[in-house]
Amino acid sequence: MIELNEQYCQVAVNYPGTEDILTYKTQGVFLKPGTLVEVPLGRRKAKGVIVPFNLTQEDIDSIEAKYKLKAVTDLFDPEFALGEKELQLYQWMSKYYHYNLGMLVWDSLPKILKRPREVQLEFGQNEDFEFELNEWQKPIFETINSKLESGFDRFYLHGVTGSGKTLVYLNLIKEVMKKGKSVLFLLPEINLTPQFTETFKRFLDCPILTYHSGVTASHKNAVWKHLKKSDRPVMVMGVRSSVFLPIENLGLVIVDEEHDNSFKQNDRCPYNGRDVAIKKAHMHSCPVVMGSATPSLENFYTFTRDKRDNYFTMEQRAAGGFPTVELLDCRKHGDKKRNEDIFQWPFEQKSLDLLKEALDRKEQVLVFVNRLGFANYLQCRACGYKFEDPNTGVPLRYFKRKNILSSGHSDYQIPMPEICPDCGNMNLLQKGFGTERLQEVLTQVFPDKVIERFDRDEITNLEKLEDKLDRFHSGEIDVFVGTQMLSKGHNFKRVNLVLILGTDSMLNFPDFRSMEKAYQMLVQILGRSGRYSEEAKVVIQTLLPENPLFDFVLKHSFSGFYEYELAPREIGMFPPYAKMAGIHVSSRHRDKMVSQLSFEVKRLNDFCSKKGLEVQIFGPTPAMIERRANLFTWSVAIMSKDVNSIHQVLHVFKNYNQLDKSFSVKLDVDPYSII
DNA sequence: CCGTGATATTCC
DNA sequence: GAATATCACGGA
Repeated sequence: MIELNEQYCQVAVNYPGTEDILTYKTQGVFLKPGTLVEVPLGRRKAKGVIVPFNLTQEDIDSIEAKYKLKAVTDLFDPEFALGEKELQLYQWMSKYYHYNLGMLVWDSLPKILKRPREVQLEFGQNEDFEFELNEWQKPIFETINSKLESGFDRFYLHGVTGSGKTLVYLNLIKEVMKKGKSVLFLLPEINLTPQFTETFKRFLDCPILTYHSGVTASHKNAVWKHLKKSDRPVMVMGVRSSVFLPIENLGLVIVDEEHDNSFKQNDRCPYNGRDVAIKKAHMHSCPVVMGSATPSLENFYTFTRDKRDNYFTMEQRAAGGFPTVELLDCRKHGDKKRNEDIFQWPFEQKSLDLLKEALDRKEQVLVFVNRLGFANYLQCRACGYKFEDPNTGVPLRYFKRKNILSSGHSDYQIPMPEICPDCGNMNLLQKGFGTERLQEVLTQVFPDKVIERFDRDEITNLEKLEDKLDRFHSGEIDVFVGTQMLSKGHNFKRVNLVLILGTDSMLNFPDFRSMEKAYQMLVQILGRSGRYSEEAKVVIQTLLPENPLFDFVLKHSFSGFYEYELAPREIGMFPPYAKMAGIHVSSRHRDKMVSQLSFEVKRLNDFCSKKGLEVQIFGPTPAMIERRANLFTWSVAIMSKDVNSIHQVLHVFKNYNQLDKSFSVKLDVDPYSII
């Protein structure tokens, strides 16, 4: 007797339909769940993955009444087939993020190459550690180590920059490896991978597999195949997409810089790599260790309230001290403009004096500003005309080296104009500043010093990153002018002065997370100064010196900011006190879309009151950049204390909304921002 | 009347 | 998402 699952199979197809699992005929053989297949879809072919079969004869009959069932046409290389745990993780994500399973799987798999190039995988040198665990690192290590084999559990290392989180990680990794198990180490972004690759290559005794957008497709294929074949322990190190790697015998997951928003994917399925990693550890019954000097408010809350025993603080640096932080109030200068002020704007005289002193001491200096380019926008002095990106309405930024204007939000760019296109006046006002301007001012003030930029414009790939850092470490470069890119993770030995400009815009940003982001950024920047010295300084130029955020930063208050910031979150019912999701709808027809979306909000509210769900629904409101080209986007925010209610609302919306089919819809569970 | 481009529809 | 069907208009 032939079983039903030998005649039919269920396939998660890589296409954006609402019905994500379709039924196909097999060629008379049972197809194991996780098998990658090609299936006919309409008049073309699509990729898919076999999911566990759960249909009865009646189900088949009713499907066959509607469709003429087609047969699976091809099977892919079984080396890439998904294991049971991999498939389960994808299925969980598909449900949690309300995202099509087939699309998710095929977005996450590497491009399967027919003829991948030969790749040499790296292997650790097994050197002895440089340092022993010190008196505060050791008990933390011992506590976590004693629970390494007790199944799933979560631990948090809240440690200031330079307190030795990496050393604790390394010791834990060694212990896990001794037991013959593998480790997954996640970082928020590719820029941080080189230093960890180097560390792991020196001290571990196993293959070191790196996985991020900077490695070739052949390398990704080789990593995948190695993991499928080998049963020896491996170290897997990479960015969020590494959570999809088929690691057998997983013994530990580490999520470093847990708070970083780069763990959140924005396009396609907007998943959070950190949260998926936790789920993965759960499925593999192994522990997760998260770490940061500036935890996310969610994790701070969870660990300090519910999991104190698993929350470890490291408030001292292993070497060096904390920098003294000074606020420079920029408001005073407005009235009495001197020539030097204009010449050296936007630097305060004091900043430049300190910079000069540091350079005289043969030290290096970092200068931060959170914007690219030379000027933030251009305006005609005569008629007030503002230069805008016609696609988005965003002001155009002036990039001096490229001599162009661009908003950075679309590919629109024009050469720097000589005259106002409206009135023909030649006097164009440049407002605001970015990295290019600061670099130019400093080059004029310190003509014999090497001032370079460290931003997205300059550092476009890993080679450029490593080259810049090498040249800085060797002393060839005196000053780095950089964006947040510079604040993340790098160690600078001879930096004892850091200047911060232009953070005020972050404090005024109208998002529930803006204070948290600003705090994290400032503290991360502080961490770059004085790693190996007792006499370090950080200067923040600001127009808002009385913002309470600065008190916590100035005092190096370890958890003061978090306790302070929890209050407004509780009042506003924001995370961590509530669960959130966003609905984003885009269409060419603004008015039609907005009115239909308003109607959907009404229907969702009706649904909630009928079901007795305590859910708050806000909107629709225009997205921060409402228009991109001729596409308008509006958003709806959903909040509730009850996770399940959020999922019910999303489910109802996804499957039963009456929006025009031409609108594109994106659901964002646990959004990083609601703007 | 057709050709063109924009828009809607369907996929097991 | 991609192939296909349908629509709507301007040109001669």
